[in-house]
Amino acid sequence: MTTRGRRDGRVTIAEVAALAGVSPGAVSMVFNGTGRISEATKARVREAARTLNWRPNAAATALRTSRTRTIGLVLSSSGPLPEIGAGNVEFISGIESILSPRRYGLLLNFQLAHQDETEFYRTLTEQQRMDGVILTNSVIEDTRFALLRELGLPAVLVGTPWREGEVDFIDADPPGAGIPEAVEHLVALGHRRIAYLSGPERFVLPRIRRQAFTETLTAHGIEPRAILELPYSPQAAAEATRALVKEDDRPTAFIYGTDHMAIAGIRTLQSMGMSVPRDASVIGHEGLSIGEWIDPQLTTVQRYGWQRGRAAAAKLLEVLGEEIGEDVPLERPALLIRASTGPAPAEDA
Amino acid sequence: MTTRGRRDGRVTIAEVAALAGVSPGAVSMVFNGTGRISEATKARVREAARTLNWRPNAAATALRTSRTRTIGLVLSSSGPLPEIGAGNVEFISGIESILSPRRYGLLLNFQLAHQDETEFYRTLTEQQRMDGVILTNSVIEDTRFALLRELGLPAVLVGTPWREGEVDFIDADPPGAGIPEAVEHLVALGHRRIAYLSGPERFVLPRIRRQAFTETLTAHGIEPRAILELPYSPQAAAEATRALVKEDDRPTAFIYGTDHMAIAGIRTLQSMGMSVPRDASVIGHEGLSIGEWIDPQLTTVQRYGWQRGRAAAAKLLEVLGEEIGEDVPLERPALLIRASTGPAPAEDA
DNA sequence: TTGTACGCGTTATCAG
DNA sequence: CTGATAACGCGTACAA
Repeated sequence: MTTRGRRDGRVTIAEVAALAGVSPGAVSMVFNGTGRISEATKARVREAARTLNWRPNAAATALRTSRTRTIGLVLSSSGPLPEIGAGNVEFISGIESILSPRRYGLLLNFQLAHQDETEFYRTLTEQQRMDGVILTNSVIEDTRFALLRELGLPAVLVGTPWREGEVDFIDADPPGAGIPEAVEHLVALGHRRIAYLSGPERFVLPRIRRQAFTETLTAHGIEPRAILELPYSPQAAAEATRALVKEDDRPTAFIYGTDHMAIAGIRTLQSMGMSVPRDASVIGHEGLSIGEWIDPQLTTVQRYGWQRGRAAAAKLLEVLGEEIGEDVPLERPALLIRASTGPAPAEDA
Repeated sequence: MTTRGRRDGRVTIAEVAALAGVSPGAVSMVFNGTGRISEATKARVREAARTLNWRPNAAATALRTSRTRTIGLVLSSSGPLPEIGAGNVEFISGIESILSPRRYGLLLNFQLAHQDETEFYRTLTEQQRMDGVILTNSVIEDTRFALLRELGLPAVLVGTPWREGEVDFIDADPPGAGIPEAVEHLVALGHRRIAYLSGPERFVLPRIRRQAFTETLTAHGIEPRAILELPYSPQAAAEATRALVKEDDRPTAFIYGTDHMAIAGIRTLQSMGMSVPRDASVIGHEGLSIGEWIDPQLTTVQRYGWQRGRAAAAKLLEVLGEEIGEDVPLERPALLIRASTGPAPAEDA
């Protein structure tokens, strides 16, 4: 209803200093815990600040210190519009759980498909709106790490870099964790025709998982029934599933790249007259809570999105020289066996 | 891997000016489209800026102009930890779709349950990290609007204010839209015992919807079978549903406050041996795409989260004096009839 | 503890 | 019409 003009009667450090009867510098020291100020003076300064409702102007502080107390989260969209995946909800909440108590802000940044990457990161850096960034969705031949190093913008990658040593990162240990367990689980249940439907292999993650999938299966002397690179969407998962089921030696088990894809897969199987897990088993990847509420409950690889967010934020703050003073564990992704997996159908035993 | 020190060889406007052979002021004018600068000079300045990879330092600009080109989104958590609802995913994406092309940033702010509200908003204001905020989750007797007006921080509420005239807002028109349609739909299907399970009535939204629910039902001479105030969680919805089903005259239809609650409701009904929609109908609220992929597909009130985000962001930018130059429509919430609703069970006809 | 220079663009005033 | 000059926004940090 009103737009804010300049200054607007906003209180400055000088007024606080005047009220407390000290210099502006002293007020600054009190608020930053620097310098040596007597307790009595500190008390007067705090009182004055409270009276005037003063807090340091973030822009002035940033300008002077080159520190914004803001970190950026870079989310990449596959299309021209910003989009957040369902799995990012817990992730972002986790990040905030670390930042918020330390009075750091989180700035969202979408790298859209059509945008020039170099330009994008240069702008992030030069504008100096953030002290560092959390990167997601690493791709093969990712050039961002070298670029950010050159630009001097601290970064932490969530996930596996395509090549080590270029960037700080946090990740599952080992990167493909969860997939071998999923495969073992299915094999133990008697499955031999297992399909793997995941995201585009220009991303590092689907590729690593696919390798883990293949290796584990091969160790059992089993060939992958199918390996499909799909967009991360329920639609794509549904279509691919449908196509697979129509083939002669249809898979008896399906592993998907995300929970939403898996849910769409279940639905597709059911709509084709199959029962899950009686006629086919399904495993997702993420561990979203919604998986508990579908029928059958989704067996999935729990990725601990909340913990991942916390670990990423903590790592970045560490890189920025901040003391965390708290253990921020990231559990190994684990297979969460619910009800969408079961023995392979009899005719396949 | 390296923390950023001060200045760090960062380019300043002065260097660009020097390279272009003009004054810093001229560079500023070129970049802001102010002042009168010849085309030739403009070209030289741009070229120099490109060569040096210079972009205006956001802190310096903010300090000088009191404009940060950042807006804040305030999300409130019911607990001590930050949490984002699934419905916010599309909402945030929508906000970004407006901000991002206009080079505005989005800063996330979580108002946690234990935090002092006044302190929280005072800090937002005084730190001057953002030009305005988008507020969500309005409550009865909401004191935030008056506070923000007093503080001079522009705000736009998403949803219905508990009292008009205190704050700019965007909302469904009318606020309860979708609920009457849902009720009509159920009544037409022969349902007479309809339960309404929504969020806490300290929030304005569940209350408005409950009123719409009751009124529409009453117009048909029907009493609400049950009206329950629950936390916005699948667990709470599941428990409440279970309890209702165990009662003598169990409801034949259930309307939930969110899609996730409705999905949990469906699951609960099914786990109790009931078939949806044969034995009971279920309606959600939000319109999440996941609703298409459960069995039965969820009938729900489509809230157009994406559009809501866009409308909120556009409204706030307008308040801030920005030209939008684009129509940002917000459709009326509509009942999206899928498969979780059907005729009332025979014994109730 | 204080004085003061400084970080970096913006804008009002002034000159050509 | 084109552009330079210089004050200014506000907190921080170093020398005094």
